[in-house]
Amino acid sequence: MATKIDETAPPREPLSRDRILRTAVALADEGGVESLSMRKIALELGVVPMALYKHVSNKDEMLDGMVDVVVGEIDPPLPDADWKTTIRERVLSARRALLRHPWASQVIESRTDPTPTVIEYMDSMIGIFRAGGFSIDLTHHTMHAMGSRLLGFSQELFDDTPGDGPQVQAIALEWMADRYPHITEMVAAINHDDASVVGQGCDDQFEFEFALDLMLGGLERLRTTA
Amino acid sequence: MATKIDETAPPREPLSRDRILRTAVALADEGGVESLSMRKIALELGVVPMALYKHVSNKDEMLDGMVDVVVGEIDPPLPDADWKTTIRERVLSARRALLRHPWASQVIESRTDPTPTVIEYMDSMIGIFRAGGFSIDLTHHTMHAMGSRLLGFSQELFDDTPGDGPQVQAIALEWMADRYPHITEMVAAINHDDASVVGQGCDDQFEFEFALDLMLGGLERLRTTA
DNA sequence: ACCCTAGGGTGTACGTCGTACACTTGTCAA
DNA sequence: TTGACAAGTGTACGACGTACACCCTAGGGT
Repeated sequence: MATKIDETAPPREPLSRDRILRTAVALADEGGVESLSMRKIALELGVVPMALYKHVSNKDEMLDGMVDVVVGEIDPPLPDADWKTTIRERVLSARRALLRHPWASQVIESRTDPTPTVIEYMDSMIGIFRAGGFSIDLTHHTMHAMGSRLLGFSQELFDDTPGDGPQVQAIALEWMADRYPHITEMVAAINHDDASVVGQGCDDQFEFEFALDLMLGGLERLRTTA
Repeated sequence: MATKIDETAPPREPLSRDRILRTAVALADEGGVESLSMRKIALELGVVPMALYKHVSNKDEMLDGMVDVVVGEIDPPLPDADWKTTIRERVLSARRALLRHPWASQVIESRTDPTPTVIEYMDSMIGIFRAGGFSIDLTHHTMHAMGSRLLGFSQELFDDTPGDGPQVQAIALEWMADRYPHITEMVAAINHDDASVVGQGCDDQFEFEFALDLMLGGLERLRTTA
């Protein structure tokens, strides 16, 4: 009797590292990393904060786990394709994963050393280049050159999509035009280009692929000449 | 008499936004951003934490100011040079600034919107491309493609320099060799290449310039064909 | 000579964070 | 039955960013 479970109470499925990571990822997806805390994760799981530490050694290790979840969503390499399309498709898949979890790029960049999952991903990418006929040295340089783009990073420095309403923008434009003439010219051209009524800025997907193909094209030339 | 300053006491030069930013940068240089706090900056300045808020509205705005300090260290563009070497030298100058302040790349990436200083830098870079004969569209794509590399980012995904002692490394190598065969092969090649006795990894400067020139070369081709 | 004002520095206090540490509880093997 | 081990709890501490009320002093108008 003493050990009998109260069947009316919800069973409250047990904690696990996996369940913690999944809810952490979900919370970050909707609220951003900067507002993610151990206490909120615990609250979401209906548990006291310290309970998490039975499954995760600290917050840093939890962030590592969250990165692993995202990297785990990247598709495996296509079989039977040349190196260029294999890399291309994989990187685009990585980018899709990163767009699903906008906090991830920042977290990945903040990690000090990579998890085994990330290392394995890199190893797999190196293998694709090698199988495609890249020398060891060229492969090495390639890994450095592509850097975090291999994980789908867009790493923009600035955001050209105009965010404010048209009237605010009009006032700002006139003020900006002489201070930043080149930027002004460029965003004007971008907004003029697209066919939609309200200029919503540039096509991020196109820009990402442009950069990716610029690198892949350059690498292809190096590979054949060397 | 009552208004006379006690000349024996140290004058304690007054606080200013600039002085705060400079000590913040210095503290970050030696201790990293993650250990930088308002309280420590105040302590360093011999002042109570809240005093900072008379010159800086909050920590985020202070990080913006620190970024501006770093970006302000980038050399102005060379006069009388073609676009390619102008961009190249400027990016390498940016990289030198970033190497001087290793925390900066992470902070720059964490900012939500750029400061006027950063915007002005980007405007200047756009101007160089335009003057070099790039169409507006190609310039736009270029800015996206080069992304944070324009600010000297190396943005490595992984660090191939072996950090542990040789015996630890030897044990790890054997264990790694079948789990990550391609990485193992690559770091072996890197360590074999360099002439020094103890393999200290690859030449980061070379790798950065390789990536930079890969992009610039690809862009040059696009510019002339388009 | 007086006061007034405004800006710069202070002191205290609040809410939030990560997490150490000691505890209870629930489960199963022997 | 016991006893050990894993899982979850409760309390507590120190660090953080910063709101708010305060003081102190220099300078200017009267």
